[in-house]
Amino acid sequence: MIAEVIVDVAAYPIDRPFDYLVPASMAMVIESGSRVKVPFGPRKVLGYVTALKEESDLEFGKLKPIVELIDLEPAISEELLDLSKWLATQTLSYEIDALQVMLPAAMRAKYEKFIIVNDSERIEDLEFLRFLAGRKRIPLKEATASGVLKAVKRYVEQEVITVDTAINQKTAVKKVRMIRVVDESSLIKVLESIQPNARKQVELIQWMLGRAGQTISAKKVVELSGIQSSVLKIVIEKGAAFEELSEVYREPEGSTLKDGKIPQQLTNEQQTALQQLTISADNRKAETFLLHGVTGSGKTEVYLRAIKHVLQEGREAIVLVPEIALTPQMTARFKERFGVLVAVMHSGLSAGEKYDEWRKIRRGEVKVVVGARSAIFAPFENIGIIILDEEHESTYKQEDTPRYHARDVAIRRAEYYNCPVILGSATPSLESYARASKGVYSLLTLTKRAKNQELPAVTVVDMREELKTGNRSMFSVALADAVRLRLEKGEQTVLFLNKRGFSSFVLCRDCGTVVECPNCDISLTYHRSHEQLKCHYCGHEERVPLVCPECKSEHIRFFGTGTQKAEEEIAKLFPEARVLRMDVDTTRKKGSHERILSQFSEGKADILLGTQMIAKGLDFPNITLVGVLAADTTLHLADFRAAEKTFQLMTQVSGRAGRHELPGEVFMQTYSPEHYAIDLAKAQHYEPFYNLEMAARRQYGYPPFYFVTLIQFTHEDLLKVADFADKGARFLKGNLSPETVIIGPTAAAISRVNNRYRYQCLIKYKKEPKLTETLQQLIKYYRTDWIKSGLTMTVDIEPASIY
DNA sequence: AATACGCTCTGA
DNA sequence: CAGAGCGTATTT
Repeated sequence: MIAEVIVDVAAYPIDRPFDYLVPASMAMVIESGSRVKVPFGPRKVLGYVTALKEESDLEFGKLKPIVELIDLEPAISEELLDLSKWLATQTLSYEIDALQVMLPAAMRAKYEKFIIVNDSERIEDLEFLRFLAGRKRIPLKEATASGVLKAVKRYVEQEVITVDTAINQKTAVKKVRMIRVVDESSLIKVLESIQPNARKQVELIQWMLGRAGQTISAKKVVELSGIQSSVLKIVIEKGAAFEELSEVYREPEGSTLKDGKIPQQLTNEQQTALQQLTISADNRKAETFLLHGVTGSGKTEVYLRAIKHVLQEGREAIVLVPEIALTPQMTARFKERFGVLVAVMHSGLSAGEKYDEWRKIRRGEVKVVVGARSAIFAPFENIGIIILDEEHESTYKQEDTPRYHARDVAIRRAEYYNCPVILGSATPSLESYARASKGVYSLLTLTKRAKNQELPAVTVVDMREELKTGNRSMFSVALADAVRLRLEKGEQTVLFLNKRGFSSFVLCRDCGTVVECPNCDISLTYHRSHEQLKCHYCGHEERVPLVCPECKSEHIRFFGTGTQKAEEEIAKLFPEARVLRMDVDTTRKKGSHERILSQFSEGKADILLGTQMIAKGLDFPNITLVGVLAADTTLHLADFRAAEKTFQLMTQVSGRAGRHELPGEVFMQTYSPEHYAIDLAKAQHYEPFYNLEMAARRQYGYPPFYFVTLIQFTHEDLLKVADFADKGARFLKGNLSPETVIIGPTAAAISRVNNRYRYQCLIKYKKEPKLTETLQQLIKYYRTDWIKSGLTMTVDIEPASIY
């Protein structure tokens, strides 16, 4: 038997299956999707079996046998294997990347080289013998550290030793030591054999007598009996118990947050939506729904009931949530409803925890997975519904290879399982809403809030007017008054600072110099906590300079308004207020996200100040005021989605206020109050916004009227990158249809990152059947040569942003 | 991507 | 002529 194997080497010429002989011992067990260890050139690598066949086109002598079969059960199902091929073609990525992205990171290979001693008698080098110390298998790392590499090389040539590659998973199955106590009569025998002065041993056996025949973890034995593990070891040697290893799942820290929501009576709108979903699910139709519901309209309740319905039919459910919305509050709601049937996958879990959740899914021990983007690859085999909450979120698009969109994968998997996909949002992406309008997706609408509350009253504050009246603070008079009122009433305030492009930088007031990153073409961000400047692109850090690096002036200070600065201003304006800050700096540690939220929910703070991450999912009854400190920071980005993003963000943030009994109020501070994205977000007027934005997109030829594909080139040398980009663009112009528009090449908005210059090309097309083929050709003709000269080229089909 | 191999250059 | 340093061919 012959196996076609995709090997764990991400390189263009290797991106195809290689044939291997299947040893007879594996023939009965090996399947497509199995992971194997194979020789590849002079080394050994991990590979994925993608097909099995009887004949190879290669001459027999060229075939090598598979060294080892790694999984008894294939890691990748037939469905996912097929999906990976589709994914690789769609996103123009390597098949190996498409395969690996579907598995938890813990299952990726870790390579370690070992020295294997074959014939120790032929070794005469005294230093090397001392290094070996009689061992037969030594990590090569140790040889490098001890400086005996020369001897290693010599003895490898003499075939006295060999160097072999071990392939390990990054994280293994977790096992605990279990103690199985023997039966009573045997225990008594052991007891009799013990010297009476061994008091602790006697005590332990007596404790065991009450638990004869039971299996208890070693940890528990020590804990419950109060006797040290060293004594336990002796008693085991004497025959009082057996030791065995037992597989366990790692327990991610349980959520302490209670959802506390009683599944209320559905509104008529919710009922109608649910009905359409269940009918579609029952009819086994691969139908995509767009569930458009205003903030607080109870979309989650619809999801929960639809899931319940498919679970009753014995099918499974995948729920995708943007990472930042994957709050304890959100997951608690699913856990409360479906209990142990839920697996949660988010970035807060350790690699081992993710691996364990994956195994629970694989083994069918759970039926619902709630997770971020990559959970779309959950290894279920009978999916009944797939849900993408907040479908407009750009986090559903993966930034690096394979650059897939979870929505596309969801629809593809749904076609396989003939099940519905629900795209839910208060502010659908223009792409999805356009598709719903054309009837490609079925539109479901929730226009009313679930408890019939009013939408919050929104006031747009013109910050230019504030400036005219001499108020140079971050807080307008109106917002400051509103905050003060909540403090008096004991109600809570959420203050939102849109961080993007708004973090503080250091500027010289004499010569105007802004301190920039030495490696990237971008200003450094000021971090007060360590008095440091950081580059958010390459990680460069430096101390805040005391004098201007250009003119040596001492008048150099930070500008702009980060959350830290905002916190200081709050302290000045409202000294009595208790403030919680939530941003990347305060949530870096595991569980801090949850801690901040639970403190806020318990009323331990009056004001929650934060970035993007507080815009989603936050749902507390006592929040009656939301303040947006600067609404227009996303508006002026060099991206065609700038207005859409601003509208979405403003609508989401406003939605945090007054979701329960108390009415909500929102203040949006902006320098462009007349902009339609801000004006229409005020009353959550989605449709008028949609119409205006669509007109703009039509006029400038952007999605959803045109598709776009972004090609980026980077090189250390500015002239070379411009030259290569130009060649690439000319190739595209020559091979794509004349209707297709190619913009550029131009320098990217951030023209240098990590000392590499960036150029880009934007392809806009309505219909371009030759696109994939042409891009593949471009890669084929140029990639190998370009890589040699240090150029990288990336292709991003339908990118989330274009800067 | 990682390795081996073969070429040139350097300092004896 | 060993040994580094670098470009190139190869991987089933």
